[in-house]
Amino acid sequence: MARTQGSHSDITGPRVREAALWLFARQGYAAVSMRQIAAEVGVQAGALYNYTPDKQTLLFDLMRAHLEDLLAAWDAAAPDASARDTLEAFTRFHIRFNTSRADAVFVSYMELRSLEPANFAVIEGLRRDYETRLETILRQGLAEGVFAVSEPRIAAMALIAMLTGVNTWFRAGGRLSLAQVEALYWDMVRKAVAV
Amino acid sequence: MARTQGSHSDITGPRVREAALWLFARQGYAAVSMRQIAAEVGVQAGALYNYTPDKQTLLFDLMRAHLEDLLAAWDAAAPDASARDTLEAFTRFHIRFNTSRADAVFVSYMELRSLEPANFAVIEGLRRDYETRLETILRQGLAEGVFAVSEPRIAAMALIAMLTGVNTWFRAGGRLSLAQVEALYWDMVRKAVAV
DNA sequence: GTCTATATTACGATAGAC
DNA sequence: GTCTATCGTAATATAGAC
Repeated sequence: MARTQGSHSDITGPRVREAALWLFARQGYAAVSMRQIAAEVGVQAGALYNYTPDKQTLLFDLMRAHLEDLLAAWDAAAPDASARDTLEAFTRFHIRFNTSRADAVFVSYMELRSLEPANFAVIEGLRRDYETRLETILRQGLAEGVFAVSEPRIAAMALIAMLTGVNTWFRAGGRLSLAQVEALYWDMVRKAVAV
Repeated sequence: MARTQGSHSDITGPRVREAALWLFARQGYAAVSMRQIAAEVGVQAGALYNYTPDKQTLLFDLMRAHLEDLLAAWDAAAPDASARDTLEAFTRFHIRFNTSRADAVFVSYMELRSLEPANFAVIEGLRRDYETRLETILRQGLAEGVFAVSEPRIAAMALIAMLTGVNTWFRAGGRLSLAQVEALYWDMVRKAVAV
């Protein structure tokens, strides 16, 4: 069945979000205009309002989708294993997932201050959920007696900050492969929490 | 000698930079208007142009001053000691300095993308200089045989990312004192690079 | 050095034709 | 669903009086 002439909603919607994510990552939410997003997609500015009620909701939806994807991907990948093996899996998962979605990671961290209070609370909650996943692994290792960290929550935030830092310098096709980067960081993580 | 009536340049200049830093940290460079900065200082927008040629230069000057301060402060504080002791000094210095200037740290990292190319190159050079300070300490420890890191440059970036992450959660007057936070992070840094 | 006033440009969002 | 046109607002930066 041919669609109505001029109807592209099922393809234009994703392209709007894609263009917005790309532009927000490079220029920042406040510096990007709806006209720029529209130009990137190849429509006029007014047409964007068929896909989002406003600019703020467009940002919020991008950030929420990213963090929900992150949590779902880890929950699907997390092994049922010892704390040591689970921490290695988390380390490698975090690096792989975040380097494969650099724009979404960047926007979800840098644009927290661009969110209205109600939206900020939702995003902040998802971020805390992810931190708690790692904190739980560290507490498991403490119980097993294989880790030594005096403040699991703070250690979790410190490790996540270190791992997310990969995105500031890693480029696919560079001197180091992703597997090598994972090994380098796992070595530091492993030792940092060691007894 | 009384100054000319209405002349406050020696005090207004610093207040403009102070207000701009505060607003840029909270709302982002692109989201802050010159009118807002002027209102914060208590002057009209036009008066700001006695202190900066334009908004971009105001941002650039703030970032450059912060990074030059950071480098000068470390160079003045760095001990002439073993790699292990110098790394501990660096860890504690970085946490103390960065938590005491949270707005400048935040702006200098988040607004890199708001800089024009020529300004970006200057700031990026200063940032690399700082990373090299830590990289040099790590190489010294490798030569002494007291550290084990296979990629000193990457380890330096990883450690700086971890340490700077303190700023995302630390608040003076909270449950942990700065000395306790320094000790927590030094424990992780020490182990992460250990043989 | 600061003010008022303004030139110029751009913004987010909406209305209504097709 | 997309377009053209536009409303109402706000931006950076400058000119000239005091």
